[in-house]
Amino acid sequence: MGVPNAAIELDAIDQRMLEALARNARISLKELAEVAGLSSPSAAERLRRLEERGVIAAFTLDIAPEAIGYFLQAIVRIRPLPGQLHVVQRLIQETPEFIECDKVTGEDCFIGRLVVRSMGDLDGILDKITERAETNTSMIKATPVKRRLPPLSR
Amino acid sequence: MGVPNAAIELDAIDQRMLEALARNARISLKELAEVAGLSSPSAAERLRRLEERGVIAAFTLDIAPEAIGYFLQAIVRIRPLPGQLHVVQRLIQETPEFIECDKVTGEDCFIGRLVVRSMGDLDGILDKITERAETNTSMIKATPVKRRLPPLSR
DNA sequence: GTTGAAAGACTTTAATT
DNA sequence: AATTAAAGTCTTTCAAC
Repeated sequence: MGVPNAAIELDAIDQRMLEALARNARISLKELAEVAGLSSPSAAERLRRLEERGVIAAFTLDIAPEAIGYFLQAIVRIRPLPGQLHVVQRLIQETPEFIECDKVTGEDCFIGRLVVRSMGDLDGILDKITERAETNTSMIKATPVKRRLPPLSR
Repeated sequence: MGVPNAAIELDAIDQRMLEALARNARISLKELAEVAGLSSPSAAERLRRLEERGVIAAFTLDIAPEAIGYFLQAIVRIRPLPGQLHVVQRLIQETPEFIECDKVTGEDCFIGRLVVRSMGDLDGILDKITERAETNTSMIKATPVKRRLPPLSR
């Protein structure tokens, strides 16, 4: 079921390939092979195995939210009222401005990230949630660490 | 200075292309053209312009942290002690287990996400931060919303 | 698990609408 | 902005180590 219950070891070549793909997932196999110090067929085979072993979850796209009008981002902590957990979870999932949400231990139950075009839009979204949960909202002012890979070796 | 201060409009073709790339950033131009209902050269030109206009920030890689031994993820809220803001920010940036960190309004100053192999590792990382900040840690139990694109049309 | 060589597939250019 | 056709480049297969 999914990922085996033991850490996969990545050698130096795997690490270089993953770092190159994290910088640009659309780089050609030829470039990837150069980075890795391998021939193209070997690089293709390595890549196939990294996917097969479940190390690579996805090749994906980062868009710039502000380029398409989402000038504000917020992190919202959400503590559903008794009996409202599932309804709140569904509400979050069905609100497309939530671009990420985790279920966590502790006082808060959910911690979500959302993008909005205006404070008015944020207010509208939070009003709906506040009917069924306590919320605590922090506006994002800066991002000192942009999404990055975890350490690939111990 | 990066992105223009006005929202770029995305037509239906741009939207289909971005959705396809979010599902698989390594899809070929040929497939992308099929999704978009265009010829390959047109799809290539559209893609070039989406990058040029700053809508596409990056093509990137999602790895599965648990596949390489990071079985635990946490969200940590961090409130530096007076005078310690910059030191704390640097500490976070230099701790590679922090795979993401935002600077926010409100009581907390930073909200970070980190991956660890064990509770012992988490304890070691938090001990260092706790010398200079109050922290509040929530372990991630589930992820009801995996990173996804914001709405691409209004 | 890797390589080099060849066949096949994709991408890019350029002329055109 | 889009298309087709052709040239160029990359990817994949396969025999060999």
